[in-house]
Amino acid sequence: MVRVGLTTERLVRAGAELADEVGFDQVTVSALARRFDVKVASLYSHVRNSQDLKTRIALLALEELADRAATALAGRAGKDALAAFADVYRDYAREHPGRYAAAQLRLDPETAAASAGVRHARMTRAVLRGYDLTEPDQTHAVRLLGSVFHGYVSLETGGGFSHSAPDTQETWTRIVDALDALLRNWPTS
Amino acid sequence: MVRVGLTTERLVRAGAELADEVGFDQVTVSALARRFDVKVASLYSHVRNSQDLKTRIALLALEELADRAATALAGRAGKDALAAFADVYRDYAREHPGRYAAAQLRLDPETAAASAGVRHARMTRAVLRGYDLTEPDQTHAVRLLGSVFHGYVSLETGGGFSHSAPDTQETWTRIVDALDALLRNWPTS
DNA sequence: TGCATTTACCTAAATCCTTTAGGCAACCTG
DNA sequence: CAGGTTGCCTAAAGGATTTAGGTAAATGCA
Repeated sequence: MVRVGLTTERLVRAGAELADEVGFDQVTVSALARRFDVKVASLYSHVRNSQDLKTRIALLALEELADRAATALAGRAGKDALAAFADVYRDYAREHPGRYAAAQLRLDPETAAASAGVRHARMTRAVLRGYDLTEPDQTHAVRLLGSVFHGYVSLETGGGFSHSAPDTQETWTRIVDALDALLRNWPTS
Repeated sequence: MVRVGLTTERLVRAGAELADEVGFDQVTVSALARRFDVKVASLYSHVRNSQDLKTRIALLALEELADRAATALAGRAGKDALAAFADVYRDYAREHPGRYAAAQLRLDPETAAASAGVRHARMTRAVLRGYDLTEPDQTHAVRLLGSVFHGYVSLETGGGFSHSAPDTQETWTRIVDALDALLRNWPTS
């Protein structure tokens, strides 16, 4: 019996790679076992079940996304920060479509509260420091930004914009411009 | 042997209901057979396979969404039309979460081109008739609207906004206001 | 160094979902 | 009512998930 050296950590990382290659919903305990050339049952010492594996991949993705956002925001403010933050979403989803899909997994409240999603939410607020918004408008704006970025990225990676001109890079730039204009000139009720 | 009266149509509708009750990814041929109290194999005369079933549910959802949008837009223009169109998304997703998830299923290009998604896209353009936008800005705006509505709705139904005040209805109204302001005052490059 | 414990991986088996093949009984048509 | 057609069946194979229980390797400790 040769030991491969399985750990939860390694399984989750390999699971994330698998997700990027074949899609998040194609990630199964069996596929992962095949990748390590190991029997399926062996994984169940490291991972509770299939759902647990997927949740861990989601948490990894949220971590990575938050890390990238933190890096992108360091030393930037205003529109610069907005654009950099937006690009983090888009680039991550393009480089790691499976992980990005994983990050959308619905987590139960406690898990979500303990995840890097919270950190990410704080950074969205940080982006808005460059604009003159007070509560509750700031919260509305946070939700708008989340909606636009997530919505755009998931439509684009889902092929929603693929058929038509003009190209998506141009649209992306213009959307960021538009959001900047909107935030500088937020309509009051 | 009592015949239940299965047809593709009935299966798809029941599948859509099932999706709303237990989630789109819990829709399986087995679960559907159970619901009709019929053996699994019997469904395969009406539906090619599991993927086919899901695709048909997605197409149904797209039809329904487009129908609602058409009704909502009739006799409305400008901000009125924008708000009504936005509400179609949100209401549909709330009333039929499983179907809404189905509508996000990635379709192959030909299927997508033949779907009601095309009709829906045309209606998004119709909403913009109330604003003074020419190509390519109109396309950018179409993509922005799609992103915001889809993004917001999927974050909200995914529980993304659930923890915090202010309430989501207020945010939704303010986002529609903000989009209206933005479209009336679209920044030119 | 030798033994005990823990850890990593195994076999085996139950359950469930998907899909195909082939068959019979119920319905529709003429 | 004889004919074909259709709706549902049984049977069976392949795969994924999960648990229980076992053995060999690594590790801790005397």
